[in-house]
Parts: sequence; structure tokens; C-alpha cells
Amino acid sequence: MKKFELIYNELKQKIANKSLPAGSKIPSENQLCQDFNCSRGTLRKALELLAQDGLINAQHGRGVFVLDHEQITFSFGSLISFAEANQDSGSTFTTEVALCRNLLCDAALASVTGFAAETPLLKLLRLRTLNNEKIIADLNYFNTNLITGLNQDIAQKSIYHYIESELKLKIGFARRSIEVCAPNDYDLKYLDLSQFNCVVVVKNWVYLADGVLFEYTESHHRPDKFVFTEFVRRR
Amino acid sequence: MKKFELIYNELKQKIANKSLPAGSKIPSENQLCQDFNCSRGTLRKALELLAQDGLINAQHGRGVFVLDHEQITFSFGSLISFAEANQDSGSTFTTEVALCRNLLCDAALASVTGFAAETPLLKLLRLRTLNNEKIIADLNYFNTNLITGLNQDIAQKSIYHYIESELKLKIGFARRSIEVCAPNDYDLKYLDLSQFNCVVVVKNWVYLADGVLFEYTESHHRPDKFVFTEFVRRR
DNA sequence: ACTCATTTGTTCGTATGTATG
DNA sequence: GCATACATACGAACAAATGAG
Repeated sequence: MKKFELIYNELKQKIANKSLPAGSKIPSENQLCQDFNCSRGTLRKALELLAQDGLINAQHGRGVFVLDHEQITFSFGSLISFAEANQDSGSTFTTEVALCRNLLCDAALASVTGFAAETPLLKLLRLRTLNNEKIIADLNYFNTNLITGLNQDIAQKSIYHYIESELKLKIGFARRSIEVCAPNDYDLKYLDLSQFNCVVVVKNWVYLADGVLFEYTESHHRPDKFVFTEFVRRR
Repeated sequence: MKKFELIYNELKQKIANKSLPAGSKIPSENQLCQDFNCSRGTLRKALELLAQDGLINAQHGRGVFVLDHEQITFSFGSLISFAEANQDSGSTFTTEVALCRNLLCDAALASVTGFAAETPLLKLLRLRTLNNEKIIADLNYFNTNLITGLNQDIAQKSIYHYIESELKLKIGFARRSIEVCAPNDYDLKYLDLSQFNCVVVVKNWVYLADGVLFEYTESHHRPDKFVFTEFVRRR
């Protein structure tokens, strides 16, 4: 692991276990440089990451202060998978693969997903259950030229872990949109919508580090179970 | 303006006017350092900002490439005000101030807004109209100990511009949440909801650079007119 | 009002590591 | 193997904001 990542993780943990409590001032940059035996540039890179996470706030001439981060609960603000997002929250989600089949991208699908026509794709429908209610339906399309060897077993667990650890591919970035739509046939068939007549649709276009689109996903959420939170800085 | 900001703005403009077109490789860091007469650290700081914006993607050993950014339309991914967000999009929004009055924060309001009880607040309700339809209701609470001199005239224009340019205060960061709720009394009274029985609620807690909360806002959007888009990087 | 030490912010230069072709 | 290009790390200097004296 890189040095700045080590420092970042160490400070992050100290904030999490409150040995650096919210509201407190952390040691000065020069002090931390000594503690971690690093240059100021390296330390500041770690602090930058913590600031982006909303964990600390630097004040010119005063010092760096720990923010109260308890308020951010289930953050979608970074690019993480469903499995990753839930492994540390105490909630007990389960995943069921309702559909898993190969197909070729046609013109209609191309305009929705952004894949070129004729691209071989794996189509997945996965249902997420919380407290015996199916509240999320994830519809994924993966480019199987890039993501090879995907199967139902992997889909049950974490596809992102498979892509990075098994295939050794680097995930780069994603574009995302959030909107509210009428339920489609899948939603009506599979989700426990009860009285709700709309769903929150989160669309994701995910690219490898070399800029190639490898995944298009639509997550359909029951509106009462959807909260998106994020932290943003003024520039 | 700082040197890295100048470089950032210049490159951003070249991408916007397509003298650096999507898909193209931009000059190497060393070349750009010569062009801008700056160090590599300074140049990389500018490139970092462009990368966060989703405008470029760096590939180790290959170069830096311009991404296709047309796909991000109405981004709320950064911390900007309604007026700022709309000044460059061609749409013709109008703002109407429906309510503007001073009050003291009571216990109930304190738990919602995060302000301490007894804090003097200005409560604002502003309606945003697009094509003769009222589709957004913004309910703001400003701490008037910090944001002094606010009035209906300023609320009609841009409060953020007033805070930064007139009061010379520095806005630091915000926490935000997005969820779907049943319409409240204001929504039913003021918005053109037609057949919709829900609204998208965006809550914002906004802090000055010194970490003090100065604004709590709820934006209520008609669901069919709400799209939130953002760009995220894998870390 | 002024000085001064402290602390963060910006910029430069240099060296080395690592991925690509 | 080699040149190119981005990534990481170190050190140094000065600027700018803050707060204490």
C-alpha cells in the first residue's frame, strides 16, 4: 500500500474509534509528519482524502478539526458496490439472482446503456431483500468481452470483488443519475411495492480505468426505503 | 487567483470549446509545465480538479484523455446555489418569494435543522417556476446572527452571492440527503403537483469554512422534473 | 495597533517508482 | 531494453490567516 494511503487509513481509524473525537483539533501537520515519518506533501495528500470524506475540516492558520460524521449513514457518495456498502452496516440484506442470461446488444439497448450495438452482454436481475421485503431490484448489463467468466454464483456474492481480485481489472469511474419513475414490469412482478406507485431509479454507467464502459446498471428502489446522502465541498 | 486555478480554468475552457475534444489525448505533464511555466506539482493539482469534475482521465504510462462530458447535464454534484446552477443552462427559471419572516428556533425545529434552540433564524419559502409550472419549493432557514441583512430582494436573486461577495463570508461544505416523501402542506398549497402524490426532498445542511452551520434547506421537487447526476471515481 | 510564533496554503525543484508501447 | 508518461515521495521556501502577547 502507498504511504499516503497508510496514513489516511490510520487517521481514519483513529477518527472512527474516537481517539480523535469529533470537534477536536488534530496535531499540526508538522507534528504528524514527525509521527508518521513522512514529508508534508505526503501527509497533506492523506488529509485531502479525509477532507473529501467529510471527516475533517482544515482552517487556515488555526488547525485541522474533526467533523461530526455520525450524521452520514448510508453513503452512496463514492463508487462502491452493494455488497461493499452493506458489509459494515449492521443490516441483514440478502441477494437473489432472478435472471442471468447472455444476449447481444441491439440498437434500442445501445441507446439506453451506452454500449455499442452487437456487444455481447450478460443481463442480470438481482433482488435485494431486507426484513423479508424485496425492496431493491438491480438490473445489470456487463460487457462479457471484458468481464469474462461471470456466473450466477459470483453474481450472488460481489461482482466488483471478482472483477478486481480475480480478473485484476481496474475500475476507474462512473456516471450516475437519480430520478423517480413509474414501476416497470420487473418492479411490479418482483418488488414488494405495497401501495407505492413509483420507484427511485439509480442509473450507473461504470468505466474501467482505461475509459472503457463495462457496466450499465439500473437500481430500482422502493421510495420509502431510499435515502441518498453525500458530503460536498465548496470550490 | 491562484496559479493552479488559472491553469484549471484555462484547460476547462479548452475542453468546453472543444479545442481539446472528447477522446483526445492532452499534452504530457512535462509539456504543459512548459506551456504554463509552472512546476509539475502545480500542474497536477489543476489536473486533479479536472479529474474530479469528470472532464479528464489519466492513464498511467499512456497519457491524459478528455472524457465525453456532454452526458452530464444538470449536475448537483458540487455545492452550488440554484441561481448558479441555472445561469449557464438555457432554461428560464423564475423565482418567487412566498414567505420571508424572522423567528426563533424552537426544540422541534432544532432537531430537524441542527441549529441550537433559541438561534434567531430567517425562514424563507421560495417557489421555482419553469414554463409556467411551479415545480420546486425551497424552504430555507438562515442563522441571522451570521447571515445579517438578508431581505426579500436578495432572496429573489442569489443569497450565496450576497454571502460571499457582500458579507465576505467563506462557505465551506455541506451535507446533503435525497429521499422521496409525501407532499406537505406547503407543497399541496403552492406546487403544481398535478397527479403526483409524492415529492423528492433534498435536504442541505450548509456550513461556513470555520465549521459553523449557517443554513438548513429543504428543496421539494415534483418527481417528474427531478434528475440528479454526478460523477464519481473509484478509490 | 503592532509584532511574532504557529499553522495551513501554494509553489518550486528533484529523485525515484511503475506502467505503456 | 529503452524512451515516454504518469505516480509517489522528499525537501525547501514563501504566502496568508490566526491568535497570543
